[in-house]
Amino acid sequence: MSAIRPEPRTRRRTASDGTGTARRAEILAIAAELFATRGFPQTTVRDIGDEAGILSGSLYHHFDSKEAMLAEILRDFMENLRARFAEVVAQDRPPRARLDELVRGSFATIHQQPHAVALYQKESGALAGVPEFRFVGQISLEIEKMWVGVIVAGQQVGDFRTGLDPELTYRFIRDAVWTSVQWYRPRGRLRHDVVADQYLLLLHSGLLADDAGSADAGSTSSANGR
Amino acid sequence: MSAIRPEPRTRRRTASDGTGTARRAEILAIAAELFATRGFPQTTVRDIGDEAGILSGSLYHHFDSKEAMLAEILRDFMENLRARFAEVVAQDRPPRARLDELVRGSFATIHQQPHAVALYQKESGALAGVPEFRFVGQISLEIEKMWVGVIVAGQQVGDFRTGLDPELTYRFIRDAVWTSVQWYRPRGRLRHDVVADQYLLLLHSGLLADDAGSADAGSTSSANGR
DNA sequence: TCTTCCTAACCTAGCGATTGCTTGGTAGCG
DNA sequence: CGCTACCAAGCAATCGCTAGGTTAGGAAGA
Repeated sequence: MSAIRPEPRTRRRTASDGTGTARRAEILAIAAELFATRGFPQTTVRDIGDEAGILSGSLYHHFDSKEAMLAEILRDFMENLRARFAEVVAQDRPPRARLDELVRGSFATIHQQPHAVALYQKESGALAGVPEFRFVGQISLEIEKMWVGVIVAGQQVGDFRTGLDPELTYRFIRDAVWTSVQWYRPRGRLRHDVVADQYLLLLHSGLLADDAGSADAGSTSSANGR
Repeated sequence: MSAIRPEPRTRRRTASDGTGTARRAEILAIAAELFATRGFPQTTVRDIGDEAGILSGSLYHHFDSKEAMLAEILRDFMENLRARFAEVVAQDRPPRARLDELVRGSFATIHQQPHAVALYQKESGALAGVPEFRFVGQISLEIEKMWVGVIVAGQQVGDFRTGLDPELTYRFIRDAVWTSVQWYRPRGRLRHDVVADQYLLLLHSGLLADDAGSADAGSTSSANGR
């Protein structure tokens, strides 16, 4: 079973410098797509093998387990994302510009790696308590802190509206932006930067018309009727 | 003649008027919670049985299959939701007020039946092509039409900003609002109507401060500073 | 009131299929 | 000759589900 493991990982990693890396990455990409579309538990190792053109048992020459494949996919994705965001928040620009960049970077990521994003959304919840996947929650928290930091800074500078809870505002933006991976199609009619533009317009200025020509235009009258 | 089974379903349904209904509903609620938290495929009939205090095989006295349990949960939820929204959009109020009501109704639903909402979000994608679950996509589409209708009406009346794609706006709101079920806790510090207030403020007027010493100042004054 | 009988609700036991994974081999290339 | 990448075959566990039996309680008939 899983008794003692004398570092097989090191040997496998060093051995995968040749063409092995290419094949390995290829299989991993196939697995990522299957995991993302069907879900991790619903994807069998036989599915992955079929798609890769090999038998399911042969997968275990490249990977320790099905779970290890998931971990590798998620780790690559999340560390990449963290680095991307860290670069943005470190910029010497006003918070408003940095938040825009975070949003645009998110849509670009959704465009570039939709499978990894969908996979994260589908499985991160179930992976919350699993020790091998602690990095998921950990990096998520780091990213949240970056975003919330920008939002708070924006409120202090006067860029952003006060009276909004920063954490709640973060969740609002995060959920609206990242859930778009569920319907966004990289080769569809809507380009990712167009979606970003529309979302940023809505996020910046809101849904209500600001011409305020008609009767109940102010922010006071009709909204809280009841 | 015991060879032919004369409509066992009808008999079962009619017979479940007594305490049977209570037990049935109880098991269904247990299943909904398990499906929502672990996911449908990851939940075994033995899990449900354990939680209900019976053996897994005994579940099949109440339900035809595990899938049938899911279908019943989702159908009850979605038809209820459709009715709720239909009532709102039929109101004789300005689009702006109706949209607010749709949003508040959504948060109220999340508060009242978080398991069903989470379940829908987790499984609706995988159920897209399954014949027995066609009603899921169908009702989803009907609901989408209601929301988009209100948004378009709001743009025509002048309530809502033009230059926003209605479908895209709908998805933005929908994803931001409904994904909150992932982190909202019915007994947590944030009440659902408080979240609704914050989200509506953000949705109405946007994130940018409207005092705006600099450029664009849309609606009028102040008033909401902490 | 007593007896009979029916039925909803559950149990016992297990079947066939599918799951992730293992073991021992082999083809082919440098 | 050695090593990478695969195949062939199958094992133990788990899955949804089934068939037939048991029990308790209430309605019905005398």
